[in-house]
Amino acid sequence: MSTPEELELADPTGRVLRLLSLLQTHRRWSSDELADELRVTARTVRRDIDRLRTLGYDVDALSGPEGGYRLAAGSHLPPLMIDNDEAVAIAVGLWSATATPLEGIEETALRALAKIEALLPDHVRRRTQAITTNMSAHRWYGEKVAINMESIAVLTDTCRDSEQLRFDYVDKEGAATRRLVEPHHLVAMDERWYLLAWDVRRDDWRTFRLDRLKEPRRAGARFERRPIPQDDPAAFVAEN
Amino acid sequence: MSTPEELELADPTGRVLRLLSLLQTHRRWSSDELADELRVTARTVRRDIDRLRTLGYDVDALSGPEGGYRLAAGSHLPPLMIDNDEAVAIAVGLWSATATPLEGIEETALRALAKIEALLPDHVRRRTQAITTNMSAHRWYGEKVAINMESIAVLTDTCRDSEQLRFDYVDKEGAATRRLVEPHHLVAMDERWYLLAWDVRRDDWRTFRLDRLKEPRRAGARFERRPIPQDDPAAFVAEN
DNA sequence: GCCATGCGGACAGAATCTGTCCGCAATGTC
DNA sequence: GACATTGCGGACAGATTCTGTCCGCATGGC
Repeated sequence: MSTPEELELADPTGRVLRLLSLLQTHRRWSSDELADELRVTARTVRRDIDRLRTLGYDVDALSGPEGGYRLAAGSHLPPLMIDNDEAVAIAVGLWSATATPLEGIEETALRALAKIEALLPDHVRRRTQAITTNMSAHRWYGEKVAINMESIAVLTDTCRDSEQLRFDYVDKEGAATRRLVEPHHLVAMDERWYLLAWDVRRDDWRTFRLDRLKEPRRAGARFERRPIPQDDPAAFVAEN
Repeated sequence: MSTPEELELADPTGRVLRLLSLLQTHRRWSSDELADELRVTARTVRRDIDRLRTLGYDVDALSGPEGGYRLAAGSHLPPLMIDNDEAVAIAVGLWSATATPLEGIEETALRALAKIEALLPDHVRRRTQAITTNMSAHRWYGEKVAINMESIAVLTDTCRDSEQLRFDYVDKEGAATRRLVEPHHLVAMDERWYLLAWDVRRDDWRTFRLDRLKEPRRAGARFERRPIPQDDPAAFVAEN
């Protein structure tokens, strides 16, 4: 947000924002240059860079002459070249995600959409905004069962890394059990979400409803992927 | 809510960025909601809002019930990071959009997702990729009815602009009619999509299934928006 | 009038921020 | 290999800020 005019803000908040926008130019800045620009010492610049990194921005640093700081590729957010159809897909996708049984998804999806919209050229943004303001996705099932997004992250990460997973599970009869599984795939079917996994103790495939699964955590051990029954996770889940 | 790991930022810098990101959704937030979200008191929220204003952001505030804060339209934002939860929402949203009854949505949504992924920092991209490669969205009712994305664009655009719309429609009995309507809202309900509109010739509200609607085109004339029956498009559509 | 909301002053203790000084590490040049 | 330039980060102390609390006021809808 440049704050081209004043350096009114002596506090870190404004300075870090300003630092971000300096880095945005994508040239290399030495800490001295930045220090000069921001009216603080180089030490403080290093601390601010550190703040940005803590906040998730990927700041490149190089030693030596010709060194300095730069936003890593991927952090510098060029305007997205998104065509009309893609804009529709994004708006529809994120909008209907709000009708998905994930805890806190409404706000989160809207926030994500807003951030993406900010990168779109005007005419495309008008398109996505037309969709989000004139469309509603309707949930036909009861209350939202809480599946927390962090859980999704753990589940998909362990699938990706072929890493065993532990969790507590409450089955149809209401019995609570502790499971150790080899997670293979997630399936979203209608309003329910399932995990398809090999149950280590039962030595067989099982499907688990995500809303009955508590506190998934990585178990550490790696496993060998097995061929999925029928070669089709969805089909297997459908038959239970 | 959100990622637990962001409790790391107790200092104003991160909090203000996060506040911006919350306000970016363009909904109204009361100071209590914000206070709750940011884990500080309402007084501090006021101070943070004040900081934003000092930094040049135009934050709207309204007193009274229904009051709260909102980012004024047109404030342009610095590139905000997409956090882990938002990454999950994006991946899940676009991925499950592929199970939506839109013609050509699969490739389009995946293309859009790829473009967005290209902008994400590595650790976040790993997250979205884990989701898309280890999850599938499945709709088991019927074949996909073709609704083309261009139609969605025309429909939402005319809703936005309060512009009359023409199309050919095939009703339940299979009778083909030509319609002239004032489009008000789109509703996605289960696997079907509907347009809620005022039918000019029949002088009453009607809902139209998008997959039975052919060649929608702008009719040119503007119209006055009418209050939507029951104040709730989804409810009206549900009763047909 | 009543309620929910925003606004902002005052204050004190806790937390932080900054500049300074230092030695180390990495990278490119001579 | 020496040297220069740049980034990294610990330690410290004093200055600054930040936060929560408490308060009364203003505004807008019912």
